[in-house]
Formats: sequence, C-alpha cells, structure tokens
Amino acid sequence: MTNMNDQAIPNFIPTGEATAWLPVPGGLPPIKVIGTPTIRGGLDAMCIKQAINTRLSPGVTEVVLNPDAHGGYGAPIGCVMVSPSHIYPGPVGVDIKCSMSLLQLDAPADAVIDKPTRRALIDAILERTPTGPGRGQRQAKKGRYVDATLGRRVVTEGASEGVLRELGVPTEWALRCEDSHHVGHDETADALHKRLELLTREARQYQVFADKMRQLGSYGGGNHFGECEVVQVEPTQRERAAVFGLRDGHVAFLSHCGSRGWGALLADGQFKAMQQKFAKWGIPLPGGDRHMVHAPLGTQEANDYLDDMALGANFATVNHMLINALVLDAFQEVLPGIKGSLVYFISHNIARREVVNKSLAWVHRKGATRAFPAGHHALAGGPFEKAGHPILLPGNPKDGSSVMVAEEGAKFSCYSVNHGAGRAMSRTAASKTLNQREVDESLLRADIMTNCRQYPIDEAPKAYKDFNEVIKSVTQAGLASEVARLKATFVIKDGDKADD
DNA sequence: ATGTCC
Repeated sequence: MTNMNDQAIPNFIPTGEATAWLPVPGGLPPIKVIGTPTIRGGLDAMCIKQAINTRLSPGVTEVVLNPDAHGGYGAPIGCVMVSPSHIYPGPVGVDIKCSMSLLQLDAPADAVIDKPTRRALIDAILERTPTGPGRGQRQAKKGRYVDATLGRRVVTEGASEGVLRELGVPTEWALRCEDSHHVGHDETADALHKRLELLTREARQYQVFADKMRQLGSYGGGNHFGECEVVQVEPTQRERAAVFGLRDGHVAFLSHCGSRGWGALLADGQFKAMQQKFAKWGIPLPGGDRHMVHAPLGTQEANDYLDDMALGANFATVNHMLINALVLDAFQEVLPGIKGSLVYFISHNIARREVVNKSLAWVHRKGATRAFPAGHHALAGGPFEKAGHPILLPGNPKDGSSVMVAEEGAKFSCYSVNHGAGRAMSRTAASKTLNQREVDESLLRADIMTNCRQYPIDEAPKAYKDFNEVIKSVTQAGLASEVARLKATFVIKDGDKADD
C-alpha cells in the first residue's frame, strides 16, 4: 500500500459539477476525472499515481478516471485508457471480460417474498452454479457437463448458435450480448484455433485447459456474485425500460462473473511473457511497474495478447450465458412455469477497437463499462439503436444496483462509465475495521438473505464507496441516466460453505 | 481475479 502522507494532494481542475481535469507532466492533455468533489477527495494515492503513470505510458492518448476508481495492478481499477498504437494487458485487468448480466423474470416481487421460497431458490441455484476459486462442475449436482471438446468450441466461437444450442442456452440471448463472440488479432476465429493449439500442445497443458473448461457455468470468489432483485423503474424512464425488457415491480437476477481460472491463466501467461521480453530487450517499464508491459500493434507479442484476450473473453461470455440458463432452470424448478429473458450482458474488463475522436483506437476498459447512447453508429441495426444499450452497475445489496443508459455527454468519457461502486477500503482494512456480526445483522435487518452463514466481511457494503454518490457523479457529469434501481432480496456469494 | 509466488 502506498503511504497517503508521502503523496502530494492532486490538483484537480474542476470543469463542471462532477468533472475535472487532472494535469500530468510533459505537456500532455490531462486525465479526465468523473466525480463529485466528495468522490474526488476520496480517491486513494495509489489510484492517482497509477492514473498518471498510465497517462504517461507509450502510445496512450486518453485516460479517464471514473468515480469508482481505486488502486489496482498497473492501471487503476475504474479507468479507461485509449491507445491507437499499443495494447496493454494491465489496463484490461486480470479477470478478462469480467462482466455483468441481468435476467428479467416474469414473476411479480410477491412470488419470492417469503423466506422458504427464497431459501429454496438459493439452494436450487447453488446446486447448478458452484462458487469460488477452483470450483466447477464437480461441485454442481445439477450443472451441465462441459468437456474439452466443447471447451474448444466455447473459447474459439464464443456464444455462437451452435455452442448455445449444445449448452441448452436460448440462442436469442446472443443478441443481448455486448459482444457475443470474439475473434483473433486478424479478425478470424482461425487465429484462435492456432493459438489454442499452441497453448495446449503438451499433454499437461491440455489437461489444465480441460480442467478450466469444467468451470463453465460457475461463479468465482471475491466480488463475484449472483443476486435476486426487485426492479424499480424510474417513472420518467418507462419507455427505455420497455425497450430493455425491464418489468417494474418484478423479479430479476443480476450476475457478476468473469473468465474464471481460464482467463486468469491467460492473463498471467501474458504478463510473464511480456515481462520476459521487456527484460531481455532492456525496455524500461512505465514508472518501473511490471504490470504496465505493452506491445505495439502488429507485433507478434500484440497479436498473441489479442488472441489470448479473445480466448478468455469467449469463455467469460459463454460462462455468463450458461449461468443465466442454469439460474432460470433453478427458478423453474422452484416456481414452475416462470419465464425469463436476458436483458443484457456487458463487460467491464476488456479492450475493444472503437472510434475515438474520429479514428480507430483500442479502448481499454478496466473496471469501466462501455456506454453507447441512442444513435451511436455501433448500435445500428440492433435492439438498442434508438434507446442506447443497458448499462449494468452493481452497487451493494443494501442500496441496490442500477440499470443506466448513456446520454450524449458520454462522448466526453470515450463512451464509458464506471463499473459499480468501487472499493472504499482494501480487503485487509475491511477485515480489520468492520464487525462480522454487524455486517450480518445489517443484511438481516434489510431482509436480504444469503447463502453464507457469515457474509464475506471484505465484501460488506461498507467496504465499498457510497453508491448513490457514484451514481450522482455519473448523472451530474451528463454521461448516463438511471433507468431502474434493483433491490436485492437474496445474494449468492462465495464464502462460508455449508457443504465443506 | 486466480487452487492466490519464481
């Protein structure tokens, strides 16, 4: 941890109610900061230091710091980094294509209000979707088996019609994905087949791959979760809510998960490979930070990273699609006849090639969400062309989570918003400061049930920033508007397993 | 984030 006292207070230059510049040395354009004065004042020293280092790194043309930003590895979590010439693994994040999904169910809130029903749903979901590091189909009594043969298709095709059919996932859900599939560096799936072939050439490596594939349809640990919600549509946003398929006063299910062990393996492999090259060639690391390795586009190193990122992203996409199918299956077991439809699936840890200031660049979003408003060229021909696409932001079980939609002002932040509340305390600080009983009792008082006998203390609502202040920042900055608030009725988290 | 360090 960086000592707060040895850092200069950052000299933000306010440009609006919730926007500011953060100047950087060397005459480069400043970092764009989204956040009310309260949010800006709460940004930790490591976050500021990493944001400046990111801005000063080779080939970087823009950095946006979102209100949920905090220190991470290399680049802050909660930042956007744009480069037309380079690709950076650090500013994508370790959990490649960590994402949010929202499943709308056609039952009114009353259907899941009584405790026995909620408990039955928690059990039914856990029988199908295990949680935690290393967990996968071996722990699922009613999961779906994914072998290495299907796994190959999952990571090279993503949520293709064939893969979704094979897994029993409604094929129309692919239209509700930010990117239903990812291709390799040369825009083909063939590049991914070749890369996977190389990565799994040895028997031992192939076994590791097969093992990771068995995690498909499972939640991770840490901040990953599944949460049953009641939808509260903003009265002024009924039209957009209808386009999204949101139903006021009805039950929905919000999920946060990523590419699991497979994505971590790929990201880790890329860090190591690039770090070795930097050492071998004596290239200086930006700010001496080994998580800020990078490669110029067109090089073998950049191509390999882009292929690995796509292989990880495809797993993450199908993982979420399968989780939603399994969750729907669980709901149907407990509440026969209930129907569900995917509202949206959107990532907050990925690099995408997008038009920024009229030219193509790689937009790295690390704990940041794409935010294309109505009429954005990339939405043409899709279901969200005229409304803008849904933005899914997890807050906390007590204050709720949010469905937002981008406004024209999002151009300022390279068409991006935050990815949630953002941590206010480190995990260790949370464990030291917060009281376990208080955390559990506050959830109980709010009538929020969980699968954990003890809620993971480092995931307590108080370990996160004030979600309402974060949403206020986004709204006041003119980036997006809230369409609906989601209020938790039960939460599934990794921790304190009764079956261990 | 990750069976959590080479």
